Amino acid sequence: MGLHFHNTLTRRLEPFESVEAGKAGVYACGPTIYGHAHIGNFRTFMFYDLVHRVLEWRGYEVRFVMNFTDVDDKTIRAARAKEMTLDEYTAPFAEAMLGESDALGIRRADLYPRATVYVDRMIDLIQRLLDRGFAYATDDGSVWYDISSFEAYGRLSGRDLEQGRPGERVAEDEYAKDDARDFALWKGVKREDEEVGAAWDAPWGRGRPGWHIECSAMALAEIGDTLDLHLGGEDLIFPHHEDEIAQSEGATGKPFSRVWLHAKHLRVEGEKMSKSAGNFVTVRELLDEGVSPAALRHLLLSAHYRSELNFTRAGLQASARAVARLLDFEARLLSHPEAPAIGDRGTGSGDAEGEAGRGIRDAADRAIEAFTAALLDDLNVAGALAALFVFVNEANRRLDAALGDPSHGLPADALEAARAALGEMDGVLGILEVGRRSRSVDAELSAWVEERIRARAHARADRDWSEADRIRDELTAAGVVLEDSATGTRWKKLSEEG
RNA sequence: GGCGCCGUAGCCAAGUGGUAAGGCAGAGGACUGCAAAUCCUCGAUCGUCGGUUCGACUCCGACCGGCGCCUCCA
Repeated sequence: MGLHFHNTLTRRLEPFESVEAGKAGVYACGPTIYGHAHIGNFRTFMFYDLVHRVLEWRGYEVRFVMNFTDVDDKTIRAARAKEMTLDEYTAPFAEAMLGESDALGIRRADLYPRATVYVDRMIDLIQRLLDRGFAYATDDGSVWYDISSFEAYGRLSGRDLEQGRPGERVAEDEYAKDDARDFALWKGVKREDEEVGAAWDAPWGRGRPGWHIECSAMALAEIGDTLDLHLGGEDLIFPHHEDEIAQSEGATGKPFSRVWLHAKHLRVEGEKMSKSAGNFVTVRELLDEGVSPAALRHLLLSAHYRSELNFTRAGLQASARAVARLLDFEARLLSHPEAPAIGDRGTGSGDAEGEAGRGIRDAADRAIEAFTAALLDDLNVAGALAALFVFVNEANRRLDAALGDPSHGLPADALEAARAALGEMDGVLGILEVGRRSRSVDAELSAWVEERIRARAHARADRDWSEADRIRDELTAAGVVLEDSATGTRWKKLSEEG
């Protein structure tokens, strides 16, 4: 089975077929940079990362674009409050978000367009919509999209226009649009906009772009008339993405995106996250308080993207333990002594090493098979993680068995197969990739630890247990944990996990 | 009111019309000088009630409970 996605547009599982074979143009709705991104934003960004990595893993040449919304009501309001220009105010938040993404191992997009840089494209797009009869201007210099002109309006979100309840919010509507449900393509200038530099000249009057047109303009400009995938949080289905479709297709006459994927929202300790509830968590805060980035990554990845994810401290702790298990396994696999490859010793049938080698290699093959099947099926990460952990267990068992053998070694090619499988799986999950950073040490510490371990080995050889334990305590105090085994002593640096 | 989602062991979380992956936590055991790591053993009949079926947790219905969207919130 090839790669399949649950397309919001059709509400069905569909095989993924990009416009151009082997290539994938992806547009992901990024954050509005008026503050630090919160854990919920990152649940969505982690989902983007999974899509990104899976496509690359499957061999697609990916063009991944994620925008930053830097001009809208919130950024303008916040910039005014600080008496800064829009750019002065928003730029640091974009930088911060990228830094946090890096910490969590989220792959960089190929491009991060910012709305203010694409205003010319937005104006062009609006002009085309006016020319083609999808939009109309009003006296205040605003331009509106006439949703009655776009037949497919409502298809993405599954709503029937006739069943809407026009009128309900008209009273609070300060604009002169024809229909309460028409949305702004361009907002006539206001003094507040000018104060922060959020105003541009357009043929129909000075003003600023509406939110929805920003994404249409950037996506069409940077990917093309038809995207292969458009990603976002579930809250964007309506009206944001519905409006993007209306605008883009109104202007180009072509399908805007083949597939739409939406991530469900995250909850915090079982509650909806909100500032008023006092459970508003930013990744910045979590990282500052020493939470393990790999644990955070594991937790954000642990549930299917179309399921609600509950972010809890207990869950973070559990994820930290799971990550530690993976890191310990990797260290063990890398340090395990090698014996001659199965292929170098004749048939090998009946010999213990050969059998252990075949066992671990078969386990690696089964793991990759199950892992792949899970991810190709609409990104079932939980299933993929299960395949990985089954592999960890099976491989650990083989490694244990090898220790009972005089040579302790496993065939080099079998170990290589196991390492390759682990590497392939983590290339998609990125958990070890991030976790290793927390365990990395400098040469100085490393040399000291190695010296201490040698001293302890001598003490142990002399059966001087109190000295051996004293040295181990010394290392523990430095955050170093030892693991004795028949093949020597491994050590690891513990980070604040959880 | 409209549209839609969810309810699987203490917690997190997959999944299939034929008797339930995985992670964390817990108990016991093996290994270890002691640890650490690892391994082994132990736990759920899948919200409730009906229906369809040879057989349902998986299909249908009702109900109970939780939740999302319905104009700018990932």
